[in-house]
Amino acid sequence: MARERKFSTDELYHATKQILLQHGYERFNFGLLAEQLDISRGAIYKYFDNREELITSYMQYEMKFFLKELQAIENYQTFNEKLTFLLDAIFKNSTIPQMITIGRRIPTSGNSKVKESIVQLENLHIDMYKLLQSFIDQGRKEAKLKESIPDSLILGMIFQSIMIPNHFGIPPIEWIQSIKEVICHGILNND
Amino acid sequence: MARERKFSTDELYHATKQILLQHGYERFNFGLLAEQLDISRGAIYKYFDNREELITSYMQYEMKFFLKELQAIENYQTFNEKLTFLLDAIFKNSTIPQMITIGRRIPTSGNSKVKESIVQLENLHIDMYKLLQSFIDQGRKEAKLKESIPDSLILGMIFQSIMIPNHFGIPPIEWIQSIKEVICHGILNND
DNA sequence: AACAAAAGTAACACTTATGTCACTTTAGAG
DNA sequence: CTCTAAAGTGACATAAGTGTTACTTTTGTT
Repeated sequence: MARERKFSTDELYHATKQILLQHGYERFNFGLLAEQLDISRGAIYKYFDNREELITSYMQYEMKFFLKELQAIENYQTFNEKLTFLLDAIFKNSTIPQMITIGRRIPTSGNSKVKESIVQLENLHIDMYKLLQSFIDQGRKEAKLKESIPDSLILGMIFQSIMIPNHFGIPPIEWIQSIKEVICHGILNND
Repeated sequence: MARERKFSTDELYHATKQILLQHGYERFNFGLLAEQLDISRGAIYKYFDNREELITSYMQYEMKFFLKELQAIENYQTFNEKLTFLLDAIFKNSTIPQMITIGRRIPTSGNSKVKESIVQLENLHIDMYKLLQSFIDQGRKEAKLKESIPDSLILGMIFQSIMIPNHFGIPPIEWIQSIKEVICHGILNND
């Protein structure tokens, strides 16, 4: 009953991601996106009213995907196994922390549709936090984690460490292994 | 021999910083800056040809100030004292890591004046790196630092940890103390 | 007082992005 | 084959930022 679409939502989200990573949030615009997808700018407005709505929708999509992957943390029993899994998962999705930082820059617009979308995105963040909170709780229960370190710092360390620029191109396996070591036991020798 | 200036370069840099922190690099514009300083937009062009030139100049200014403060690291003898000093210094200037990240987003423009300014800024980064390198070298010499952890990760950890958002408003003294603990000895108990 | 020179202004032309709308294209239902 | 509705287009008015320039204001010097 209708004409065939020239681009799927997945393709649109993929292009959105590329542009966000290359140009950053503020320089993202529908012209760039249309060009990337080889369609007219107007076509995008058939699906999204504006930039904020598109980007928050995309972030929800990305976040849901990541959350689904994170769920698998429950397949692991011990705290140590879970920690290793978590770091690997974040590394595999290393754009996620970047996206979260970009997400923080979206202005809480007057548009109510966008507001709604931001609320939903925040809910996904909370879901993620809950998932990770139970991981932390386990670490506390098993007395693996130092009591003095706040939960938010533990999670912050894990998420933020992924964004440390690897200027000297250390091989990823080495790099992530070192990050794991620092997060678990610090940079100092203990003798 | 000339009319009195309505704004000093320091005031201009201060306003620049505020706007960069509030609105981010991409939304920084001369209109906003002029409004903040209660002058006309055109006046700024008497001193800076464009946004990139102003921002790179400002970053040089900020970086020089920070470097000067960092020099004091040489007043401390032991590696541990130096580490404490370094973390405190970065915390006191917690906008510096943010500014460095913003700096990375400045497009390597065609304008040769801007290129020159970016080169100078990079040189300041190198100066900072050298200063910190000798600190790392001392840690290695004293066998304080784990051999397996790359230099760039140690510095990256220190710089990046400052940018972990303190969502739950943990008191700064506690927060920084915890960061120190994690960087030095990790999040895990060692028993 | 007349001037030179720097500081500041305001208007202009230009560029880039936005959101809308009347229009065309296309594929399936009847 | 024809009609319909969704998909897509291109032009338009609007908005915001850029960089330039002719102009005015101010101040110290002669």
